[in-house]
Amino acid sequence: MPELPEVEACRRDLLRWTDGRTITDLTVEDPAAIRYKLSTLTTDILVDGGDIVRSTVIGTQTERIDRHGKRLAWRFRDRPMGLLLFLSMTGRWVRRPQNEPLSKRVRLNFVLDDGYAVWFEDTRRFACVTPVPVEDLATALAVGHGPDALLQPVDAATLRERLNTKRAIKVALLDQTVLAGLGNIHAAESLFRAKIHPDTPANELTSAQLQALAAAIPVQLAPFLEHSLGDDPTYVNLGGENPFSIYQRKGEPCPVCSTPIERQVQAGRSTFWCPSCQR
DNA sequence: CCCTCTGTTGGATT
DNA sequence: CAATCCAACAGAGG
Repeated sequence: MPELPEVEACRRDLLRWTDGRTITDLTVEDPAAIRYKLSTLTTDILVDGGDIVRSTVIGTQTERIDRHGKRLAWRFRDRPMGLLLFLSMTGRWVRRPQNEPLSKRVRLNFVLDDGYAVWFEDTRRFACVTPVPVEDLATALAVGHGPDALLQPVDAATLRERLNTKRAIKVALLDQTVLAGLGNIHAAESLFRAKIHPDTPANELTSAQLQALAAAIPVQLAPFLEHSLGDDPTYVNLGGENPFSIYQRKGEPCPVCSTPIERQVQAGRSTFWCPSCQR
């Protein structure tokens, strides 16, 4: 599901569900969910990954969970290995009573000592879990990534340095090496807030535009951090009205100026924008 | 029922 | 660089 806010919600959920609990068992329902590096490629499936993950988590407790961009690093008390988590499009973590039959989307089933289990579910099977030695975990968490969009907010000058490319700004914002955490929705919504046309070459943004964008990103993300304290990742944007200003609103009036919202495809992904507000 | 299109991700290829 | 395809699956629409 994730962009940065959903991954942060996942982090908090996992902490809350496992804090002080011992993991008594782990069943691997889909060995392909365990990869030797965070990747959507099935060629990265880790042989014997199930054994490694089981020995990493069974009999211990959560020590800490860190996030960088859309990745999580899960550490366990007195264990030499930790787990990197990547949700891709459809990965999600939920809490269920132990006696509840597994859904067909369950890839990993963490059994706790409180009568509950934590399931790693993933329909499309692009998500994965990667065991990593704890001494390498912090590096692996952020490798190939720019600053976290929320934990290390960038100013206009930093943005200018990192956006030194002719690529369209919308496409550049999806590049995690530029800035970590934005995805297709919040990249477009941030540009709408900053009144920047998604086709603008990134290195042609004016200082005023860079400043507006740097300010818009945290403002865009922050409200979506709120989530319920239940057993499901009930994110702000699940179940109900479309909470976005422009996303999936082609043809609808812009909330600011009533001009119909447009849609185009950039780098294989939908971009929505207001042709009047964003120039 | 079938077919096509779409998709909150990221990597490889052309 | 940029566009395209790919991984594997579900849901919507024609």
